[in-house]
Amino acid sequence: MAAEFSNLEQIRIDKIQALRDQGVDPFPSRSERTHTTQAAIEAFESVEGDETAAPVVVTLAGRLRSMRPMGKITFAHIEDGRGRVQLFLRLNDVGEEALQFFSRNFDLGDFVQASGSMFRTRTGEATVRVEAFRMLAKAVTPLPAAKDEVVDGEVVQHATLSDPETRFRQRYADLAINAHVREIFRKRSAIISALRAFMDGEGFMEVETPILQPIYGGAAAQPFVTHHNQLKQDLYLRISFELYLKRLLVGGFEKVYEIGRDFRNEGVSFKHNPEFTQLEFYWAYADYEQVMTLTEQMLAFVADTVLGQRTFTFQGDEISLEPPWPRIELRQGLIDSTGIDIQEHPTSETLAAAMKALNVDANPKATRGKLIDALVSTYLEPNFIQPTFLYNYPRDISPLAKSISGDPLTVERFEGFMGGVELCNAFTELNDPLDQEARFTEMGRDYASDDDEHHPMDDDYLQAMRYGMPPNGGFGIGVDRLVMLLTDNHSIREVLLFPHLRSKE
RNA sequence: GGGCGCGUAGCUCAAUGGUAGAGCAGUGGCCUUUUAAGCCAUUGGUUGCGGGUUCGAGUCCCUCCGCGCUCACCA
Repeated sequence: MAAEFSNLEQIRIDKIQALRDQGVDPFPSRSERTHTTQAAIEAFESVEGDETAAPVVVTLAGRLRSMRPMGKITFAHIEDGRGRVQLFLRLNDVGEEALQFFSRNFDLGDFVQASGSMFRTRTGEATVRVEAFRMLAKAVTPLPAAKDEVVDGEVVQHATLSDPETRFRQRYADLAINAHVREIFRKRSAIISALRAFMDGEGFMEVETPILQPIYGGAAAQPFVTHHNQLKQDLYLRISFELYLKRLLVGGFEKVYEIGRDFRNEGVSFKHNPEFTQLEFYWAYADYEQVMTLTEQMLAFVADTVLGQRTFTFQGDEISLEPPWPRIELRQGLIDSTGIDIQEHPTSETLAAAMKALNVDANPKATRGKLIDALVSTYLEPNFIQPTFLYNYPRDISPLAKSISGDPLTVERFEGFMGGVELCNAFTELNDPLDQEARFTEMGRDYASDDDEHHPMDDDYLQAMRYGMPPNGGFGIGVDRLVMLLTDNHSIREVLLFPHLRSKE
């Protein structure tokens, strides 16, 4: 299908033809770049003032981001991956014909190459006195940017693409224009590298487990369903890595982790995307208290590596990742915040009544665990601005966690919170195959049969466990949420390169 | 899925129910150290799609599409 061009695009298409008519390839295959913009400025400044030094001759390549033609001279800026440099084209240097060629055929957004020696202008900006230039790639569509200027080395944008729909649908344009958006994703990459470096440094082995699974599990969420044609079999996109990673502990690996994508067929919101990135690890012979300590070390390491410090600002709050984090028992936390002692309410009926007395909406059909979770979400989670562990969770919402001995209602599980949102989830893993089977059955009873969130029975997982699984601690963290926190973004869409949007007709 | 809001030129935004506009970008000029350069002139619109009310709709009403905020949901 042929594209329909706007008149702005048609003008540039015409320029492409004009270049070809003059024997100029508007999309040549190679560039002769010798320096990045940053390297050129550094090379120039290192010899600046030394009268005996040879001129710093460079060939730069990048996108044209500003042009100021002034008759017989033209100023312009090109931008590359890490910076920008001013170009100075003067009739005396390049000749009248070339100067006119530049102003007639080159547009903002084009990729160009420019060669010359570095100097400093009267206004003090390190600049290339251009002797030769050429087109590297013509841009047909103008970048959706208004003008910007450089003040004290900082790019100031006076008006830029801000419509969120266009920014996300055409993320390439958003990135091309908005340097601060590029910075978010550099930081995201650095965070993931740091997580990996930390896990590797702790002796964990990175593994890859199936994304297409015949039985989904490890979390309570609706899956995406797909189909294998030749096998005539429905498959699910994984909703967590948990059950496969723990099978590996049965196999004899003692420390495993995976960083990858989970898929959940549920609501999209500022903190939910249908596919999102998780880090999970499983650690043989450890319990949830050791996992808490490792969590603190992990996040301190990431902060040290990525931010160079352990404090950062999130939505106006100064947050410190300095260990240790406060550890609050869930039961005590709720007593302090609501006066309700969940230990006095072993069933959902009396708990719901107690919540009604507090004027809290309590779904009468909810399980005890779900009611407690609602209390946590309302009374505790929003107040956990500084990193905080909440531990000892209700059993019925934790079918893969090990019970606390002597307390049939509670399991060894914790969640980590920060900035008022849940960040990670971990427990001492249930490794008793008989108990596990009972839990799966229990889930089927506690949740209505039409509840899509019940855990499907995974016989192969039980088989694995029957061979013997060492005691272990497991952990999962939402990487996107961590990136949101460390880059101070309220919306998950800001930290996903291509967030999910509904298709346009 | 519910509620509220939004959708106008390439971008950012105006326009009591009464001739669809501005700045920037673009185009044509002038200008040899500019920094959102400046000056002169100028092009550019199916006002998200479709329907309705009205003498007349960007504006009021309805369906649909998309986006945002929010609630529900998401252990």
